[in-house]
Amino acid sequence: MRISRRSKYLIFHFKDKLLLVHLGMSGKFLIKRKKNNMIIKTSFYYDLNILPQHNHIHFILSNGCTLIYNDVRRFGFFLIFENTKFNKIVFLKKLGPEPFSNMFNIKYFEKFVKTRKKNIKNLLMDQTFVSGLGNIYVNEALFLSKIHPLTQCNSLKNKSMKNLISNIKKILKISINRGGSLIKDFKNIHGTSGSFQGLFNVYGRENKNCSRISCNGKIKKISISNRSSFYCTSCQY
DNA sequence: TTCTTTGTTCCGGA
DNA sequence: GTCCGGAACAAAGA
Repeated sequence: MRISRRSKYLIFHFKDKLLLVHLGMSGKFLIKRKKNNMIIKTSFYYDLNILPQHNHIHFILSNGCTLIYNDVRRFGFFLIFENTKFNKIVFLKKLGPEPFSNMFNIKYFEKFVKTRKKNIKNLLMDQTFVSGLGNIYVNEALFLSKIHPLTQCNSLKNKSMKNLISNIKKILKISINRGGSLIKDFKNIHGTSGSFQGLFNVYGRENKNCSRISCNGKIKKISISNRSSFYCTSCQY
């Protein structure tokens, strides 16, 4: 059995089925190991604030281990497909390119944007345009690129688009290298919270000073399509 | 009690 | 028909 990833989905490849898992905002997998029939109380599972009342699914594995799905908010979901042909699953086909792929380039951006009037914030959140970006990373990428979140996407200059593409890749790389972002109950595979959190330039910084040196602006919070958006009133336009 | 958090889906309006 | 944005939904904690 092989496990892969596409966008924000984990894919378990079984012999004649595919299992798609989305962890939502707080879903996590835990492993309980057994040795000589004794449960090994690894620090990972037992010492962290992972509450057993949020264990929802137990997978008993053939090697005696138990794989537990734990999710405080229960926004995660599981989908089973009888078809193992990856490219026949409509659900996956409609996802846009991965942000790190070569397909996600300036040509693609320009072509997609040409006939659309969305604001740039919603465009980046749209998983059919680029798949894998969430609210935090979109906020941060727009800040780095000095783009106001409500800018109409087809009004962006070529240079801005290029800059934005590069900043999206940059912000994701930084975060992944540091073990994920995170808010509140997120835990990475080591059971820790990830340290990208302390690196936010705009997200969650309402009314604070702009973190850009040489900018005296303040961070403002607005709601765009029911999602919090933070931007600097001075350097994002 | 109300608000917030997430990605996705649905629906009305343009 | 297509595009857009807002509302709704899931659950729980503050």
